Amino acid sequence: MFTLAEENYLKAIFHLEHEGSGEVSTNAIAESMETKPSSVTDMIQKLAEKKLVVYKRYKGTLLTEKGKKIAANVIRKHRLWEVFLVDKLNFHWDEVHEIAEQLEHIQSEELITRLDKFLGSPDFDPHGDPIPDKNGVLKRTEKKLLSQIEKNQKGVCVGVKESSADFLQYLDKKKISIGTKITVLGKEFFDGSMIIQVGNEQFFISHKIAENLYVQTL
Amino acid sequence: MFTLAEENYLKAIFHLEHEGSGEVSTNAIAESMETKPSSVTDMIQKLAEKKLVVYKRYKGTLLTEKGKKIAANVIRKHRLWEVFLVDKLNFHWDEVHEIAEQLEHIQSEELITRLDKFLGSPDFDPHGDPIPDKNGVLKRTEKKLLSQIEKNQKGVCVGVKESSADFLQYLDKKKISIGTKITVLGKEFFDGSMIIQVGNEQFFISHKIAENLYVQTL
DNA sequence: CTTTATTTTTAGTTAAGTCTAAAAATAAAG
DNA sequence: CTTTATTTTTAGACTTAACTAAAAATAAAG
Ligand SMILES: [Mn+2]
Ligand SMILES: [Mn+2]
Ligand SMILES: [Mn+2]
Ligand SMILES: [Mn+2]
Repeated sequence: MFTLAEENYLKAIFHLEHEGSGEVSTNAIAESMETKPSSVTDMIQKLAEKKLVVYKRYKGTLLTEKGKKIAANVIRKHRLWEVFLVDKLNFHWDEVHEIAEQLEHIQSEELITRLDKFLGSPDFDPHGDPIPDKNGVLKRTEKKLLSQIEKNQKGVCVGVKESSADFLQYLDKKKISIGTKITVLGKEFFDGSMIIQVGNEQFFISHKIAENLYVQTL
Repeated sequence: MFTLAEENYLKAIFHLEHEGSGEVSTNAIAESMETKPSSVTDMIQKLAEKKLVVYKRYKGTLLTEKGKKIAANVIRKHRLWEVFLVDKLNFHWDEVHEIAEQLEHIQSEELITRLDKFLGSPDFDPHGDPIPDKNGVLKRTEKKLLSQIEKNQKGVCVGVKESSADFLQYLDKKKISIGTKITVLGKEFFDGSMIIQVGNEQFFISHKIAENLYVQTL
């Protein structure tokens, strides 16, 4: 129905809409897709003709309901495949993103219906990201960035914002994964760095780490 | 490493080489891929430059060792995915080909290694076709077309030559699947049609059916 | 052998998706 | 406000993989 390129653009715009607020800029799309702004303009104009986005020259882009649905479905497929790779093929959570990036474009309703069932209809992917349902609806969950947690508060890790292999491997080294309890022992105002407790270990983390870890406060 | 189009051409040439003997003609490739001969010539010249085929103008095309290996690997992936779809997702054998046609192009050595293990390193796909090993080696098996079996001989169905949904659904209707025992009760010289016994049922089949069913004589 | 038919290749287009370079619009600074 | 900087779009070019139409080579028929 839609080309690989179109699906990737819709997905990128979907993610950017959820991060910022309001129209998504051409440069933001270009950066997130590692492509040039001129290429983005071309594609957006094509998507606008197909009524998948609303586009106003020099102002930015927003997905239409139709565009949102398609994007959410690609994300649904991506995350279901990630669950498959981790749960069934025993991949580690830092190895699955690139492969899912390809698998998300396989076209077959029936395949996804059956895959979902096979996996036990999971609600979250291996990185703690929610899996949209058949209709593209994303369950919104109560989660905060670890960086927003106050001193002496406790939280359980429910996801990661970044899911680069580097970051995930850092978390492994520190024995942090989905479900891990984290206590904030200290917080430095100057640079946002923290001292946290994980299990019996206490250690220092930078602001960059803290703002890429999602937790639910206890 | 190679584009989707390149992989599909290599696969088609691989299959055609195994059917006929000697060079594969441009028209044969075009027909099997539902494309135009001029497009085939273009692509073959590109594959020849990449040393994946040996091509002589007006004479035909043969895969090089490198080309064979790549083709066999695509076929390996295709057939492993078909096993996955049938064994794990409970698809029926007439529903999996189109989906595997997409999945065969997913690029990840590790994925296939793990998928193979997950499936128990199967030797055959749901249509009875052998799955090439990691090095592209195809286990050759003793099999004949049902049409080559003589009157009063018995065989067990080990595969299908065609695997179109229409043909597979016909076989279902007649209760024929991989492992089914078939006895040839009669054979008409004029049109190659047969009377066969399957289970307790005896019925007529045309030559077209008989020449698309592989059996091992008992 | 020649003529005719078939197969295959070449030449010239096209569409998707990308890029660079230049122009136009908007935003920021003075 | 005007000038400068940034963002965005347009124009033109390129690559891949298709196509049509025409030419060239090979095979088949007479
Ligand atoms: Mn993608
Ligand atoms: Mn994920
Ligand atoms: Mn294919
Ligand atoms: Mn098969």
